[in-house]
Parts: sequence; C-alpha cells; structure tokens
Amino acid sequence: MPWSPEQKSQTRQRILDSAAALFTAHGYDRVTLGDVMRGARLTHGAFYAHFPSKQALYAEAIASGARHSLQQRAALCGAAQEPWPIARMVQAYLDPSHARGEQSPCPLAFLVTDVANREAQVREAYTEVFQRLVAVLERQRRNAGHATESARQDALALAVLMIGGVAVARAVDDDGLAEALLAACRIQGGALLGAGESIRAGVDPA
Amino acid sequence: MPWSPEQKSQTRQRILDSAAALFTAHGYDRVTLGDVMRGARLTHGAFYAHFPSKQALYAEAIASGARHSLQQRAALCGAAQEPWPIARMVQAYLDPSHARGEQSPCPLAFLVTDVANREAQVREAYTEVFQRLVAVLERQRRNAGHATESARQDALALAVLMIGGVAVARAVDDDGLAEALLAACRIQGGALLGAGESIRAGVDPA
DNA sequence: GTCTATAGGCAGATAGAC
DNA sequence: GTCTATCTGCCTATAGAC
Repeated sequence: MPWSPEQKSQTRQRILDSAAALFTAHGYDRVTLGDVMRGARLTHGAFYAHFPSKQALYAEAIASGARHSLQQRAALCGAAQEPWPIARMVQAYLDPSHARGEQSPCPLAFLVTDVANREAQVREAYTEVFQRLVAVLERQRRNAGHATESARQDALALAVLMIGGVAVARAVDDDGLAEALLAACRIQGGALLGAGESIRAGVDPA
Repeated sequence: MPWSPEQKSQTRQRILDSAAALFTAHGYDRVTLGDVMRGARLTHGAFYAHFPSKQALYAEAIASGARHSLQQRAALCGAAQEPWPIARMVQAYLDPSHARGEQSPCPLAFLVTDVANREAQVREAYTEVFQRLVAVLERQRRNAGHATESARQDALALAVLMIGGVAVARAVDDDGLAEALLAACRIQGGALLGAGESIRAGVDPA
C-alpha cells in the first residue's frame, strides 16, 4: 500500500485533532498516546513516525486547538454582524455550553493550570495563543477610541475574565453556581468592552 | 516506641501540609505518594494508616491548603487596617510573588484546571472553598451599600479575576506579560470593589 | 507508515516484620 | 504506626515484520 506525501500530512493532522480534543478535555497526564492514536484510527506504534515525543505533541495540540477554537468562535459571530462582533464572541466564549466542553473548547481556559511548570515548548505555545487573544481584544478597544495603555489593560483584564470564568465554571461542582458565575463574567466583560447599554443587563457598578 | 493519640494527629497534619504544598505547586499527577511522605519525613508504606487513597488526600489537601492560604492572606492584611482590609487582601492575592508560588499559594488558583473532571470528593472540596471566598467578597459589597444581587455578581466576577489572574500569570512564559496582566487585574479588581480613588493608579476606564 | 510485541520504568496499593 | 519488600498494572518509547 503506497503512501502519497499528502496522505502523511493528513494522518498527522488527524493525530493532532484527536490530541487537541483529548488533551483539552482531560489534561496532559490523563491522556495516553494510545488514546490519541485510537482517536486517529491508528495504533500506538505509529505515533513516532509523526511526532518525536508526547510533550511535543502537547505543544502542537495546544497551538492548533486554540487557534481552531478561537477562529471558529470568531466565525460563529461573523464579521458581517452588528456593531460589536467581538463583544458577541466574548459572550459566546463565556456561554455555559463552552464550559461544558461543547463546540471545540478553548485550551487557553481548559488547560491554564495544566500548562504551568511544563517544558518551554508547551508554555511558549500557550503564551503565543494568549497574546493573540489579547491583541484581538486590544485592537477593539483602540478602535473604540481608547488610549493604547488603557486599551491594553482592559484587554488583559478581559482575557483573564474569559479564561478564568470558563476555568472556574468547570472546576466547580454546582451547575447553578457555574452559570451564575459565567453570567457575572459576561456582564463584567460587556462593561469592560464598552458595549454599554446594548449588552448590559441592569447592573450598577456605582 | 509508643504512640500517643495526639502524636498520630500531628503526623496526619504533617502529611496534609506536605501534600498541600506539593499538590498546589505541581498538580495531582506529578506528585507521588513517595514525594508527599518524604516531605512528612516518613516512608510511603505508612501512608495508608492515615488516608484511604491518594484522591482522598488530594481532596483534604485542597480544603486545608485553601483555608490556610486565604486565612494567612487575610491575616497579613490585618483586620485593624485602613478602610478596606479586603481590598488589600485582593491586591496581595494578585501580587507577582503569589503567582510565583511564594507565601503559601492558593489551590483555588493553582489547581483550577487540575480539579475539573476529578472525583466528587475533590470538586466538592474546591467548590466549598470557592464559595467561602465569594461570601467574603460579597459581604464587603453589601456592607458598602449595594443590593444583594448586584453584590453577588460583583463578588463572583472579582473572584474569577483573582483566580484567573494568578492562574494565567503562572501559565504564561513571559515575566513581563505576567506582571502586566496581574497589574491589570489589580486595577480592575480595585474598581470592582469600589475602592475607587484610594487604590486606583491613574487609569481611565471610559 | 503501520502494525504487533516488548522493553523498561514507575507508582498506587498491600503484606508482614518490628 | 512505621518500616522494607513486593505485587500489579499502566504507559512511554523502541524493535522488527510487513
């Protein structure tokens, strides 16, 4: 059975997709290479023809998974939408369905803690995707007429609110609490984005 | 060599302290029972005289560690301090030294992701401590004259900002970025607490 | 490139002497 | 209660046939 060069890269991509889904859902240590390869419809022996180690796969899976997740979420809130497509993206990010792991969840939130103290490769991948998210949020603030420094501060706080909100919602063992907490983040996030009256729901931050 | 009843509970506490420190720093899977027992100056064989399983130890370590961490942080910002001791506590929580793991770090932030999808025991422990933190923040808002519902929303968002801020700062591979992000959270957290002019540092949100 | 088989190591849990 | 020794199973990584 011959193998075309593009067939290999397709297989590689299948492994990567399987890895992104599994790692994001369960964390690095609770996923075995056997699980990943099974998800890619292969056996574990074939792994090392595509990646040098589990750690390397993890780093690539984070990069690939986060890009895919953010792009999809951005696409869902289409560029051709109303006044603030980014505000809608933030709301979608903080939706309970995302915290439950539906619709290609974001490794940034699902793996925050899992990444700490891990090899340089992994943390670099995480950092790069995080910077990308912050940049998107920051541009939105600058376009709304805010000073560069202030826009960056708001963007950083908003990114933390998004990631932290989903992460804590997932950690907590009480659906009602999780939803209340996500709602609070959506409101606070809306305020931070300056979406103002059109999104806020009757809060009064004094 | 005889053993008094209180000597056993002292030993148990040593194990618990060792476990809290190690789990918080490295996460559940990267810590072995051998590590924990070594930290308590015992050998691994003695473990099961005190706890039924590693998971049970983890749950207790989270509860004990978080209580200890929050109490200590609250104590550091003494009850006899200026107008808003809680505002000071929030600032201390979001200090880079905390994110670096100094001064008995908070499992709530260091283990957010590590706890997801784990046994009921573990998530219950996490949830209970989280509720405790939110309650403290919420009372502060109510005492400041805010409506109950609004106070709870603000408290939830603030808790997420604290936990998420420290977690992301730890995940990221860039000290400058980590500090900028923590600073943004401190400012945003100060605003959320209504600490206003006395803590804010020249930001203009609007 | 993919398979089966296995090397090699590690860690949770248990047994039994003291 | 604490120790040493061991059982047991799992997982990363490699070897070698196809």
